[in-house]
Amino acid sequence: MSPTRQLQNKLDLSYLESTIGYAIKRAQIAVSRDIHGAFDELQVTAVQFSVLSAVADNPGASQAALAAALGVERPRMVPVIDSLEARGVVRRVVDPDDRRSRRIHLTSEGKATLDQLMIRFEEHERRVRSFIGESSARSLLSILTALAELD
Amino acid sequence: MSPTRQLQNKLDLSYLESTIGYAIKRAQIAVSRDIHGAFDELQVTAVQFSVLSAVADNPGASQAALAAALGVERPRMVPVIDSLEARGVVRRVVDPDDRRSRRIHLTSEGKATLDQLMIRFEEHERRVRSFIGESSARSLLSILTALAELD
DNA sequence: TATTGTTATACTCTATAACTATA
DNA sequence: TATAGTTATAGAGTATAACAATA
Repeated sequence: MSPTRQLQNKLDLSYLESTIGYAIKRAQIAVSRDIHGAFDELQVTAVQFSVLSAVADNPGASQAALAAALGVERPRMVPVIDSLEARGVVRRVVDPDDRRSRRIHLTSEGKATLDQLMIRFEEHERRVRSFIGESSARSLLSILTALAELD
Repeated sequence: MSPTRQLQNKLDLSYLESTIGYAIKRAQIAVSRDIHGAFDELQVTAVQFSVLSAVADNPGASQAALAAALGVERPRMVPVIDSLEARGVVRRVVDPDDRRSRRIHLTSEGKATLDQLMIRFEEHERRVRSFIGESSARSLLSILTALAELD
């Protein structure tokens, strides 16, 4: 193979690999794949899990508050809650003080489902942390949290 | 407001925020938004930039090799190269030794475009690195690169 | 048989605009 | 008028299957 013409399969990506943007995208895909693997037996997506977890910690949160907190658009919340409600894990409750608003609550089945999901998710989290080492994991979380505030 | 019912807008997401999965997703969105902002004047997406950069470093790489290296599906590569070719920044050249294969080359206009993009991208990279600090940036890149290898 | 580029399909996500019902 | 939930739509990304040309 010639050194100037690229005839081989393996490409030189050393420039892209030296950038934060490429590295974070690649790592995010790997982590996301691991989460999917942890949840797919229970047929739950990462977004559904984040809603269940947020509702568990904030019972009665409105759809708008959940959307704003989780960083998804309000319209996107509708089918997500629809599927969770169809599955019987959350309930929409019309707020008597503001009948435009639906407050979201976990059902007892939802609590049981979340317990199962938490077991899988904690396994995933331990897998990630032991893969990179606990000290790196703590650094990573701290730097990522700062980076998320980039304007 | 009651302490048990969630009537306010700001939710407690302390659990999700303590996880690598949530933090990396949030940070990736912030970085991606910054890259988009850097490129949108030139009407180029992050994927288009990654292809141009990979072709610059690997002239004559095939579509299949680019797809494999950049971690996108082969069919996804077709419209990406289509738009870059329609724009006149890359050329598809049928390989005379294997006429199934199209080797991708930057045009001279493509080289000029990539030069402009590199200026913007380097500004973005400096912005990210100075936002978190150069020492954190080096740690971050190293940990993310390791994490991307998670099975 | 296997592979490259391609087409087609379906599903998800993202982003907007606009509607309804309420306030 | 403004907001919550919803509907609708369009664009982008992801994942597969399959086909034609070629190996």
